[in-house]
Amino acid sequence: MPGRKRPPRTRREQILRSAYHVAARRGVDGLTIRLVASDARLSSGLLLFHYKTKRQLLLALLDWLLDRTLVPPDLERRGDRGKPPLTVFLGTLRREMHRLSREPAHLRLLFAFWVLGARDAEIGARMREELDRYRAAFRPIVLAVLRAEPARFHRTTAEGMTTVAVSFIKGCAVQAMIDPDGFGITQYLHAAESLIGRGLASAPPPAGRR
Amino acid sequence: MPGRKRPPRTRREQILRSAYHVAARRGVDGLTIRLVASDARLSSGLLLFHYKTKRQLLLALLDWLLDRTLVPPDLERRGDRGKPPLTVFLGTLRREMHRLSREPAHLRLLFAFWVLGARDAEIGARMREELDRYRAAFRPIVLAVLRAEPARFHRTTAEGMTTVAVSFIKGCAVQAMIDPDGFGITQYLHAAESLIGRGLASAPPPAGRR
DNA sequence: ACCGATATTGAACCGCCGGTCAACTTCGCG
DNA sequence: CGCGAAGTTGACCGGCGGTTCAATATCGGT
Repeated sequence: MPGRKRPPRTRREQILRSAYHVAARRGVDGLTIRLVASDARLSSGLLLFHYKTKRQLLLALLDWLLDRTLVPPDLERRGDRGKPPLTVFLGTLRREMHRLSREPAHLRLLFAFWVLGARDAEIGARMREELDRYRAAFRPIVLAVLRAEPARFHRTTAEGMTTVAVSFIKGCAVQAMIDPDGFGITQYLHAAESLIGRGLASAPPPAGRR
Repeated sequence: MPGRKRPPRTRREQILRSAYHVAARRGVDGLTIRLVASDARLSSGLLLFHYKTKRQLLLALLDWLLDRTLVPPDLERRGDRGKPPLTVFLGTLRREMHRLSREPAHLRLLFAFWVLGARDAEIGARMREELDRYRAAFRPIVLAVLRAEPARFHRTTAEGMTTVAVSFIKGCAVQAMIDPDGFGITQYLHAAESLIGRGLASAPPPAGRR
């Protein structure tokens, strides 16, 4: 059975998928070299041949996960042309919350890494880096919002506003993660938008999604 | 040295303090019977005499922590009498965000438990229970806000609004936890309040706090 | 003064986990 | 065909962590 069967690219991807699988079921702490190996149907030795150490496997898994969750929002959508900036802004927030709340498993794992990142410098740095990238993606639309109503956003900085935006998204994500069943995102969004300026208060949810 | 020296009440408190100490430094996963015992200067055996199992110790630590972080806000403050409900509401949010963002260590630990709770039914239940209590404390003020502006909050439910309120708080807390240094709560609050209806937009931060 | 309940110790047990390694297999290439 | 590089295995090691336990010490009550 042993020998050069598959190119390393494939193997590593296979291992990562299994790593995700195991981590999703048993948590990051429950992730074990042996468990991942058996899930991927290979020996623990082989796993450590491809990822020299458990730590490296975890870091790779983190990257794998970040690529799939913190994708910067698309601000150039057709259909948003001509709409007021605040509307586009709120629509983007809405879309992001929908997207994230739909995959609670990814979110749970992301938060688990977050907790790790508090004590592991490398993980923490990697995480902050990617989060900054994500936050930065909101900058253009936030600037447009601020410029559109100078009086209202008199002394508000773009920094502060982007932070509020992603924090809001995160708050919603946390909520969805804690209580995936009893969480009505429609109610949630309606309440949020009635609290925020009258922007989208009565708009229907984006077509084709639930 | 052995023998009946201190009443069990004291011992258990001492152990919990040490457990918190260790968990704060090394994380919940890094918490070890032996570490806690040595921090409390007793043998591992004694620790397991007072808390039959590590799991029970963790549950006790969780309760200890919840008592200190998720204290329901005081809505009956002098000084809020006569103010419009939305003002009181936003003021409460502001105060809660301040309070939580001031103790990042507690927060980090709370989130760590959160992650555990995703896989451990008992921890999860305990957590949800306490969070519901916390959220319920916001109900009266939220109801007052909704009643005060029926047009604006036309189809908004109290459920949705309370959830948004605590999610908002949580989002802020997460932010403060991730990046305790680069997090300017003043900027943050200003941006948030300029986004939300003009309630407190230009009010100074509550006296006596930073 | 003694006894049983309670508190306390530290060694010991056992299972798991990360990581190493020598052996073996397969492949591409000359 | 043969050789070296890459892939693969499973046994093994050292260590740690939760838990058990027999032995001991101390206390309150009679």
